[in-house]
Amino acid sequence: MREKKLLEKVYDPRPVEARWGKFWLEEKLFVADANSTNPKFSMVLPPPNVTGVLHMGHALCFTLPDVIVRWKKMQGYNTMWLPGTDHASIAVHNVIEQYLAEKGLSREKVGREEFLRVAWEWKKKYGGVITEQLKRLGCSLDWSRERFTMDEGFSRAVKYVFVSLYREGLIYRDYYLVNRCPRCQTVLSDIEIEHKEIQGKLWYIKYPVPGTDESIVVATTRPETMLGDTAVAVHPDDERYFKYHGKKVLLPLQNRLIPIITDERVEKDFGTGAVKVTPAHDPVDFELGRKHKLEQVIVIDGQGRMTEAAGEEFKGLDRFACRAKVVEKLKELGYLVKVEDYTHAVGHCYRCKTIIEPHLSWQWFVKIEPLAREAIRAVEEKRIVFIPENWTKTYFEWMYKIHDWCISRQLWWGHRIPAYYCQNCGHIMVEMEDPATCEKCGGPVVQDEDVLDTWFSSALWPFATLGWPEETQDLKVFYPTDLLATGFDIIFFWVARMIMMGLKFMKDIPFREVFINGLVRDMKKRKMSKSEGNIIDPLEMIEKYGTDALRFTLISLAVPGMDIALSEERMAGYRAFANKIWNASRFVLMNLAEEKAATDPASLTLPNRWIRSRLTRTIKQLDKSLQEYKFYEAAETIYHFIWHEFCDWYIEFIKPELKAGNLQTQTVMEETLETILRLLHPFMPFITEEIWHHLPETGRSLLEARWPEARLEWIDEEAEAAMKFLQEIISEVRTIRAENKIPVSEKVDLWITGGQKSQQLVGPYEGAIQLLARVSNIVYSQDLAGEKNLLKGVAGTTEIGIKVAVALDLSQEKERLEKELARVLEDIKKVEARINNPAFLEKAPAAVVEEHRQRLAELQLKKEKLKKNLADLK
RNA sequence: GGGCGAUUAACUCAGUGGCAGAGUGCUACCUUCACACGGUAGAAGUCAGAGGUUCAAAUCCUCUAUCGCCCA
Repeated sequence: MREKKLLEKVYDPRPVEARWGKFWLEEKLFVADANSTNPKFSMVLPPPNVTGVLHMGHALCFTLPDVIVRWKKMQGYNTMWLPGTDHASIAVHNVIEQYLAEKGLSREKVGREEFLRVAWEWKKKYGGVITEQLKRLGCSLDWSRERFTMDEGFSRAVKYVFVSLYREGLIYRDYYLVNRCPRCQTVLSDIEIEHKEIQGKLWYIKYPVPGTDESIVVATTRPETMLGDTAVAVHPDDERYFKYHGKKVLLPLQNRLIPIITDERVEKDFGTGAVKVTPAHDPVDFELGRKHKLEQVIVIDGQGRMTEAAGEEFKGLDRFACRAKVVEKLKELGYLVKVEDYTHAVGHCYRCKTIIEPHLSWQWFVKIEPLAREAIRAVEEKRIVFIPENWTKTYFEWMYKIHDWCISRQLWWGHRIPAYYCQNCGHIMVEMEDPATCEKCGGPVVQDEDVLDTWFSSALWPFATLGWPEETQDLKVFYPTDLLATGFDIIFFWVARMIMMGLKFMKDIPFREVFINGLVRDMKKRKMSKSEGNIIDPLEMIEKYGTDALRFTLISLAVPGMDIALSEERMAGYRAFANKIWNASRFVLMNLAEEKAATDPASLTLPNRWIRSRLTRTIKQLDKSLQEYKFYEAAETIYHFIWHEFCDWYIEFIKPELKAGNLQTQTVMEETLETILRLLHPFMPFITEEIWHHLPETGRSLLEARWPEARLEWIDEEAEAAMKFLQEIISEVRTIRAENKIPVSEKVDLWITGGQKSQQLVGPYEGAIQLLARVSNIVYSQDLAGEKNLLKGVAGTTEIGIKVAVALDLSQEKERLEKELARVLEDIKKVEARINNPAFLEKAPAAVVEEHRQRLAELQLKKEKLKKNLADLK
């Protein structure tokens, strides 16, 4: 006799999740074997920032691939999903600076070495927060392979990449106008700038032409930059300014003469058609300045303060304070012509939202075009595919107009640029190992102060995590990875760059498929943000509803290409689902056979044949949905099967058989539940693992059980049709009861027409029908003629009737029948309209025509019966 | 300005040319021996609007409106 382990009445996720979460890790069930001979399935996790705390975006982005990984693992793949964290240069920098500030210190005061010591200490202490939170989601990550973008091996890989790209001429240093965040005090790359519409002003300023009483009026959104103007530009074809070509104007407040230049890039329609040119503080002006060899006067420094060059009156002022003062001064001196409201896009720092300042300085760049070319090709040739595939277009759009990538950052936390400058001769050396002296003159060298853009290192994530540049076994086995799941917001930042670097250094794509998940929003489709106060915290949801419910909610809302509107209600719904499974399992366990019996397909009863057939279809559908990454569809499929087929019909239907001690039924019931647990495991790993261990004869972990294969021989059309007939009878009786307000306590007799044929089908399941429809006697007859006091209905095409002992208000019944008749007539009209159309008969496929004919016949039959029943009532 | 997407039940969303669906919510009834985190039944739709293609359109095409997002 087998041991029976019964379940509590209500499912409590907390202890279950704690227990199995720990168990999976202790048993190393997520650890991949690089020497396995099984086919591999590998992925890398988008490394969250070390500073991060788990939010709903993570929860979604990590849950979806976990479904795939568990599914693959159960299919026998050697799965490897590599986790880790990203050093997040700016974010950590901000945290440490704040920490220092609280102690009255600053990074300048403590110095680089001490700063880094504090940062590492902080990382050790708090860097693991998100890692621990991740574990609560139940993700099957191989923690034995966990990496950090600044660990030793990784840093070496970064340095190696920098040195090789430099030697190949793909990394260069340039004095260039870049975006700088005055608050973060570092430059940023183009894509780290967020353009936002701002209600600004357009100031019209008069620049006098010396020797005349005329002047040229220029329009600007940034009057403070006029202090650094080195020219005024007009379009060469603009007749208004012909007479000024070759002349000079006097720059107000600075009393400098600056040239009037002509250039096609000037828009005649903007403002007055004449623009001021500030090469050191505007990207377009910078280009103009280079072309026309203009002087670059820097009037704003890296912190957004006015420089010496801005003049005695303005130096030291903040750029916005200076703007006010310049405007005031211009007005006072009569140079301000007018001010207009003007809306324009202004760049903001993506991290701290400060307005970006264009900043002229020496920086390091990646020459991107040769790398991008290969990366474009890989996607064009479909060696890498995006899912949903319309993201391909976004990818191409960006790649076609990509700019060189500024990779140096004026920060300390990160990978320090391995470039060394000779103090004597100025020679630059880029080396893997610190050089002692200059290779040319033997003079002393100093290393570049800057670190690299964090994305420069994360671009190497898929291979540097596997040990590259060493030729490790992991690298051989697991690269390229099979799937990358991430959000669309980092396609440019990360995905594209991983493709470039993978192709460059591994000579192969980093992943075959890129699954782009939507953004998690609140119920009103707003982004979740702290300032809006609309954040739904995944950890809080886990506490309230359980991890499985959270996971299932996210999965069932994950329609590819769509953002997710998350609501707590939904989560409560899936907690109920978990409880439903729990109780269905509870029922199964209570009714388990002493020993399993052999199941003989020939002697199985209808509900057993039916549930196996439905189960098989469910497995087929699940595989299809998961293959296509239609998570919502997979979730719906398994949800519907468990709740509305297994629980609502199968369990209810077999109750009489269980009471009679049908061993085969007990066995099919147990096996079906066991299969359900396997199917549901990737979606709800905790509860399934827990229930599974309550079943007799199981193994170490459900994760090691095989994913069920669809047994096509179990598909049984006949059983499905027969079962449908029984379901229709039961539903019809229930409907008649409800509509006529016949109390549950009132037993009724049931007439079923169709004579022997019906009796043959229904006979063996009278017990179930009596139970489910609350019927006492069942009578089979050819038709209902001559039977009085029957409430009549139709199950499929078979007429049925019920007889009640008590007197009834027949007006209810009449109303019900009339309503149904109206509906049928409506349908008949629709189908007839089609079938009477000769064009339809001629052009529609035969099968469709036949289908319509049959439907019409059924409807007409139903109509006749309803009419007759109505007449009988009168 | 360029691009992408959305508009289907009260809400959130499925639905790639052939009977308009699901979950939640709502209404009524039910503490029936797995489950009230439950059961049964029911109501609920101008598939954004206008044209077109087709025997047949929520679905394909064109235009319009509204709302998002990305890039300039």
